[in-house]
Amino acid sequence: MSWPPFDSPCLTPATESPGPLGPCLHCQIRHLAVCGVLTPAEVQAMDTVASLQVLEAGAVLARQGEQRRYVYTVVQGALRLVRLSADGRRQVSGFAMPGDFVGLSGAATYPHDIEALAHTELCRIGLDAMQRLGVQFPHLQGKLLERACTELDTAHDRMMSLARMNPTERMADFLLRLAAQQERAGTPGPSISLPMPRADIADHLGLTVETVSRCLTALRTRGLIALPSTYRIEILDLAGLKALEAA
Amino acid sequence: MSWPPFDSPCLTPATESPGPLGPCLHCQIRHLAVCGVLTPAEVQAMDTVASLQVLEAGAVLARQGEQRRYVYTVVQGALRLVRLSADGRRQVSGFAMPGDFVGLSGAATYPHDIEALAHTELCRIGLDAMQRLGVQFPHLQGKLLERACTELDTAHDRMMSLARMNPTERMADFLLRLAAQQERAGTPGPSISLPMPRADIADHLGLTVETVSRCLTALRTRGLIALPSTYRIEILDLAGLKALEAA
DNA sequence: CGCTATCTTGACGCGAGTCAATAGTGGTGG
DNA sequence: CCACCACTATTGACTCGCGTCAAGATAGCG
Repeated sequence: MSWPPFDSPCLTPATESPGPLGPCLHCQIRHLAVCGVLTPAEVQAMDTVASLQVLEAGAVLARQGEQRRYVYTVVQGALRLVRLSADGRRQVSGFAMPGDFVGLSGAATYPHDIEALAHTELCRIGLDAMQRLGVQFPHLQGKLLERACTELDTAHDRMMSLARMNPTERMADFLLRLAAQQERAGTPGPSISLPMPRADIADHLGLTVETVSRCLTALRTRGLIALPSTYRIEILDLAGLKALEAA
Repeated sequence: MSWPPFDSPCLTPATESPGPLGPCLHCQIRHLAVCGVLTPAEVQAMDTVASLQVLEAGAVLARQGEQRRYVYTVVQGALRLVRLSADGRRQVSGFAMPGDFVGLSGAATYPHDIEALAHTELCRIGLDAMQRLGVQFPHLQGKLLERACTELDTAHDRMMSLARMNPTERMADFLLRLAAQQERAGTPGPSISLPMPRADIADHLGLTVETVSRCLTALRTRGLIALPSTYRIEILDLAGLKALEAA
């Protein structure tokens, strides 16, 4: 469904707390997360079932095929969602950034490994508890549906990208997506961060590490981007990049 | 969310009516559709806002970029969902078969053209009406969420396929998916139907028509399938195909 | 300061796209 | 009913972009 965004009944952006995570009420990223639609009173209900989980870089949160017991909201840091086929081919389904909800799946088991790209803090909720919350707060379920629909849209974008764009175009698309995402999350700025290694970008875009590297240097040579460091990128010619992506 | 399937409160499979579509209560494919979760009484509410729409083969239901006013459930026939990029590259996002819900999107405009592959009958509901129904019947919204989650899962499967599998593997995957789908829909049988032309298969799998043709003949030569007619395929070696797809 | 993992760059080959010709199929009208 | 025509599918020959393999350059870390 279209599900034009529900108005968040809680308009205070939850920035009053200094700490990274108190109880949910003071959560720094609630406005980015699905729980943003809950009233302060409703947030309390969520508080009783949510718990904070901290991961170090490289830590594995879940393995493909394991029983799904929890869903997560990323509070800080970043995750990668990785599929491995029987013969070892690797596909990075996506990256989860602060505010992202991890667990929109219809399967009983995890469809991918979930790994931390850096020090990461998560809000964890039992799957059953989350389902009960969905029944209790229909507008929360509505928000989840809205998220799922948005993710479906971007999934279709990515299919177009994987099926019909060449490596350079895919890189441009990826970088612009990342930039837009960091802008939304309140981290604008000329230079954007690439929290993942080249291999993850490659497996996300259906390329090889070598090709990713070559594409980045190509974009740099053409003056579209700068690479101040390995994990940081600067967009010099936004219009030029967009022209590539749209193709 | 996982959303293990809600139990349909309406267990009568709605096969009592002879006609292809009376009012919703007698709908032949209700058990396949999202409205399968509604009680007979609730179905009446849906009846008042739903209307039957018939398309001839090749008819265009909607164009990419148009305002989204309706959502649809396919009753009979088949649709294709097509994206065209600015420079004419084509991607078939998916095919909608009987029971499928068309309209799980977060965008205000259609993200793709919607075209009939054959004579097709649809159940049409206004977007606003559908949203009201979702609020009125939370279990309907739950079912939509479940659908969206399942579609997300298959979208991720398809990304893996597009990014990491070779043409033959993609064909095998596609054929198996189609076979499974027709089995679910109650059309089993050794021979399955390909309601779409080769060009659509190609644009669905990120290939060219020529490559699709070559892959099909390759699979036939290897004794995995037979091609009794252009729009019909028979799976001769299920295990062999699965071995390819899993790779 | 050196070790290791990651990233970059280069040389080469292959698989899928492109272009082109042939075969099949369905639909229409004589 | 058959002949013709347009469209789609198949097959073949060739090209080229991206993957593969291999060698250096960087960078992060102890």
